[in-house]
Amino acid sequence: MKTPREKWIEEGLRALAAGGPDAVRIEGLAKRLGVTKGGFYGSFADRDALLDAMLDAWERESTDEVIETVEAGGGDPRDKIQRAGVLTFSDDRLLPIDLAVRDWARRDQAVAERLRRVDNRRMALLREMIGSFCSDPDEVEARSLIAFCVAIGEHFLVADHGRRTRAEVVARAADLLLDRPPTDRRSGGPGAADPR
Amino acid sequence: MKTPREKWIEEGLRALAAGGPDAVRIEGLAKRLGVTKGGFYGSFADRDALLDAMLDAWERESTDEVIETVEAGGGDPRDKIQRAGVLTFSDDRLLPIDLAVRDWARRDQAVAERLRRVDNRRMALLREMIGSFCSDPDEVEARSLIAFCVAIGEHFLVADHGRRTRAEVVARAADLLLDRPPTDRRSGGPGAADPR
DNA sequence: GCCCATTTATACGGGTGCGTATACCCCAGA
DNA sequence: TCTGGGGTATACGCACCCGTATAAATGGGC
Repeated sequence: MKTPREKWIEEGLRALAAGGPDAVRIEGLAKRLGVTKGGFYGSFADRDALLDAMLDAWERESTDEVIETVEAGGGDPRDKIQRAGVLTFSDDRLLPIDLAVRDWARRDQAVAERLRRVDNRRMALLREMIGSFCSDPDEVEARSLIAFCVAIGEHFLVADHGRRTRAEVVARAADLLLDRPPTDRRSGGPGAADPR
Repeated sequence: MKTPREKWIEEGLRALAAGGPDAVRIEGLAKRLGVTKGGFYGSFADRDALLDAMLDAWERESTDEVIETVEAGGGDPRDKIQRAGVLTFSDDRLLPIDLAVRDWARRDQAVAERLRRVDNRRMALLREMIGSFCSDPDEVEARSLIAFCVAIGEHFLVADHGRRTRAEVVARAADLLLDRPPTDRRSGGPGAADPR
């Protein structure tokens, strides 16, 4: 069974994903949880304590847990990164939280520091993968940044692509980044950064 | 002299850039403007009308005005895009608004439609520039998406790059995207997507 | 100097949200 | 069975904010 504390955090992350930090309202969470806010202050000192605990949970879940799962699976670097990318950027639960945290970090230094830790670990994974086929360290860094920016930025762009779907364009972008020949999208070949 | 309506919009955009749409509070703007909210409802029906007017102003400023300025200057496609990029993504005023609108658009369909119009015009510029040296249309689309994602995503990433600065890595990424030899950063050669 | 429209200040009602205080309920353990 | 504590409900004070009503002021046109 879940402790009440965990339930508040879980519901808080849901609210964060849906509406940003301002949408994390104690009374609103209480309503969704089917309780009143009375018990909240038994588990948390105040609203800030909840936000902090939410970030703790998110940070843990999107670094240690993901990396554990990824490492446990074995395979070559490309496989691992792909699995990490899928776990992080295709997860219906984690992705919206990630995007919300990013915007939040632009306005809150403490959040930015947490995000820095998370992003640094992800960049390390990208460097490892891209370094496996590219020898110039400056280029590795540039390609890693590009890959990361596409994985994130894709969700902040709203442009159309004519007859192409977004997924097709992203798949082609991944081919370019990874120095692969163009993937035939219809045969179901996997994209890399975001293979949905 | 500025009309009161314009002053509300201007201050509203400042608040939006600093704290997102939830931070646009009529009474807060009034305090910053040195007035009370009394007069607000002479210029606007309600808070939503202000948000709408803010988006109108932003949309106009970041498409028509930018494109006017860019076209007026002449030069080859590359020059034009670079100027458009500078105007949009290096502007201390427009950039934070742009990022705030992007996050907003994830939660509000009407905002997303406006952003779609803006992004489509920007993508058209990118296609034009990249098409000037790349013939495969699929690749043009992919490279344009990548360039756009880097220009935006850069500001949502918080990773470090060891001894390199973010600007250096972005410059190298621009070289890769535009099929240029590596720019010597110390000689002041301009990057393309974001040459700060 | 006077008039009208625009802009402004003040005051109010209603709603929401935070944090505290207090009492109730239920259940594990002595 | 008694008891203590975790979890809960209810009620309160306070602050913020929206939108309205009403009155005051301000300034351009005549």
